[in-house]
Amino acid sequence: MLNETLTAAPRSCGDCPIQHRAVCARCDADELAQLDKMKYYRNFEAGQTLIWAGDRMEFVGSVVSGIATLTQTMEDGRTQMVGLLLPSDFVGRPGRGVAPYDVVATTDMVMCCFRMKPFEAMMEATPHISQRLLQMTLDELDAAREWMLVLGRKTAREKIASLLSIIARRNSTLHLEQPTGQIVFDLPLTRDAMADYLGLTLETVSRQVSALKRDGVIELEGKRHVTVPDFHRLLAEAGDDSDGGMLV
Amino acid sequence: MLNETLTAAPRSCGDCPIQHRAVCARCDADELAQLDKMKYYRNFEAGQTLIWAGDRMEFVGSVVSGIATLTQTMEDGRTQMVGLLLPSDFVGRPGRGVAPYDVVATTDMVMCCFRMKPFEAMMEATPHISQRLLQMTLDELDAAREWMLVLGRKTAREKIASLLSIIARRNSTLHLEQPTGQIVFDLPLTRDAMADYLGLTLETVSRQVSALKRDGVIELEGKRHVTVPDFHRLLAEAGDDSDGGMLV
DNA sequence: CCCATTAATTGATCTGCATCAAGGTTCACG
DNA sequence: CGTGAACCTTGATGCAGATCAATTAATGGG
Repeated sequence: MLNETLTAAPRSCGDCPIQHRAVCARCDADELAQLDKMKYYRNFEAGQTLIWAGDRMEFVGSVVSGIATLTQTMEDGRTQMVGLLLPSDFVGRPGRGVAPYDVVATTDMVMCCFRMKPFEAMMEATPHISQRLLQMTLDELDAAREWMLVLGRKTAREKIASLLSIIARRNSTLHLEQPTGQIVFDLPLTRDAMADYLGLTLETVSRQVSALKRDGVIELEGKRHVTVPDFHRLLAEAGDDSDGGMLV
Repeated sequence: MLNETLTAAPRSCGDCPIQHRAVCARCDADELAQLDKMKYYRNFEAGQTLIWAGDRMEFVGSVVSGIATLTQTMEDGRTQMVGLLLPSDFVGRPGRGVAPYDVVATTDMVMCCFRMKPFEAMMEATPHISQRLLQMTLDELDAAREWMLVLGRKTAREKIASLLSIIARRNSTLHLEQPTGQIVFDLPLTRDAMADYLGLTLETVSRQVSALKRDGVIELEGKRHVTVPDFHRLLAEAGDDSDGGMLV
């Protein structure tokens, strides 16, 4: 399956590739029209920082296409990724003035942005939006808790396998398939970003990726293109429950 | 300050110690009356498991008094705490049939439980509840992300200092004070639970607590009673920003 | 009051990952 | 085509924290 990434903003909400999964998913035509008045599209280039931690937040919004990361930094420079934002994910928090994390584009991106004030006002008035946002936030909280187990208790090899299976899973749910048997995808992250995600160094990431390749758990073509011949094997390497009970 | 824990259910919502912070915080008298019909109080003893991962969820609810933990377990027995539930925190997810984590009481507890079905129905109809729950969930997500930094990037000593400062902070916000200068509190967790929280072993926890005591960062009376002579020193040990910018 | 049980401390040793260091690949651009 | 920059891999070594093991408080029940 080819990666026909959307590089331009959709013409209207009806054309929007994330219309069924974004914050606006439960909105009716009327509500979409209201949102339309406070929204604007923005493009970002790979590597660009959308928002700096500590900055005043000017908008909230949805990732339409592309990928971004949420990262926390300590004074001495140590960093930890705390969120991976894929299409349909929501950025920003209504009612918060200052961004707590850096948001960085790892690929070219399109965002659907809403001006803060009117969006907040609409949230008060329109249950559909806060209800949908609640669902999405609860899902994110689940993901964060899964991630905490990975960070706190898994070995480097298990961490890598976990990350790969998460990406594989997200990719296939995006394409509405069950992840079984052989899976193929492109890594959206550099080794360095993977290390940031998993609380490792990039050297360890590189070594463990090589080890998984050597052991036949994955196949690599170039540095980014991954083939997983047996998804259950990968899950087992991740230390996850053998019968891959889908949570999402 | 003494720990006058509530050991019995409040007589009515007006007496409820968490009325201003719980899911129901924004509800008016009418809505409280509605909630009253679907709620019941339950007591749990220290050590008791409220909910087993994989079990059918029968209720959602609020912690009225006492403390519980949310824990994830791997097949081989490794465990990671993924949530620490204090008074006013919400347990369970509307619309979810099966519990994803173990919920265990670490002290005697009182919970204000709502039957699932009617609560879900009310959430659909009453924006106040889902709006409040959204706020609370966003706060929890922030806490989870802070926690991810701790798990992924901090040293054992920093982890312990971080946990102590989190508890100190929560304790003092509960008593509506600014955490400054000297702070005194009781640890609500065993060394083992602390290890589970921080992704360490209990031996390492014990050693690092002793080290912080030896270095005068904390004073101990017994195993649980902690005095922090200088809160900023503790924050510095935690690797946190020196000017303790309050997020909560 | 004593004994059993659970929680915590402390020590000795081992190991997984970090750290330091040196190439190797890929790709854009002059 | 050659050069630099970004990214990745691999090797050698060191150390923080895990593991294994023994001892010492606390706690509660008969």
